[in-house]
Amino acid sequence: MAMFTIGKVATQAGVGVETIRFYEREGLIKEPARRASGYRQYEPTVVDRIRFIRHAKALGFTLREIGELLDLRFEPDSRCDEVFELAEAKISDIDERIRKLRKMRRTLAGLTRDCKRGRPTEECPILKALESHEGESS
Amino acid sequence: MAMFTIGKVATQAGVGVETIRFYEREGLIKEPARRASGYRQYEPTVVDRIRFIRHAKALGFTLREIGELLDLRFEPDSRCDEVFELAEAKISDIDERIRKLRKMRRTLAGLTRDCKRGRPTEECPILKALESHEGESS
DNA sequence: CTACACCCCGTACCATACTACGGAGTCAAG
DNA sequence: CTTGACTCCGTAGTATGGTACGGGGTGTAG
Repeated sequence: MAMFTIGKVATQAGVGVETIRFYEREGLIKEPARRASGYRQYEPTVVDRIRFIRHAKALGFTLREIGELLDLRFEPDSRCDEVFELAEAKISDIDERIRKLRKMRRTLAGLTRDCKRGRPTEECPILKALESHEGESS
Repeated sequence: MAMFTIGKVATQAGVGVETIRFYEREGLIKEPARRASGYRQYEPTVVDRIRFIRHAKALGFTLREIGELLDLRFEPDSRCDEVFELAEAKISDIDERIRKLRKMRRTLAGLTRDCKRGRPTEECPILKALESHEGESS
């Protein structure tokens, strides 16, 4: 089987060499075999593993969660259930973030509607709102 | 004028003492007068300033942006314009984040729809999708 | 006058996900 | 056999927004 150096893997997977070492330290990639010189020798499948990480990251999973997903992936008699739950939880998580952002957006949009440009800042409704107790919820 | 110690200000404003020192280091609060002992002596208005920071944070502004907002607030002949622009930019920013989250949500929801619980993970469509090149965009 | 709460300062630490650096050793092409 | 690209390692730095710690001085109520 053709083996890859860390640099080749990095290029193939579209990440930096340092990122791979980082993932290794974080336990997302298992420690590879080494040559006599100490150089890491990767099986080609590690490229897919890193791409998996990239895709999961794009879907909003944290590295910790991705670690769980990867564990699940090769655990012999595990079922889809846990993966499904992780995905559902992530959806709720995303929904929550969207809700928060929408609330911010509404407040902000309301403020800009009230704001007539060209006013001195002492009368700026945006600044005024920030000073008072509107939207009291962090 | 009644002066406050840092602890009083913290209580009034609803933040920790360390947070106030942090904001001072970051330039969001100007260095207060000191007693002979070195104790910080705050004017009561600083409480409003900190509340302003809290409100702006709740609207999604970063501390850097809040710094700009605060500068604008007391600049004598500045107009609403810059505040307005900052608010508009923040709205675009929020919209962008919402768009990204919605895209993630859609992809994830599609995957969970395909997923029948109870399957072995080797056949899990969620895991499969993560392995392949779907949603190729970080 | 003695507790005890409060304050001082600098620094380190938390989480997240990398990125950079420096000095040394290695590999492969020419 | 040289040269240049690549790799090794540990550590430190980036950005964000704080939080915690430790050893010391201060302020005030009883």
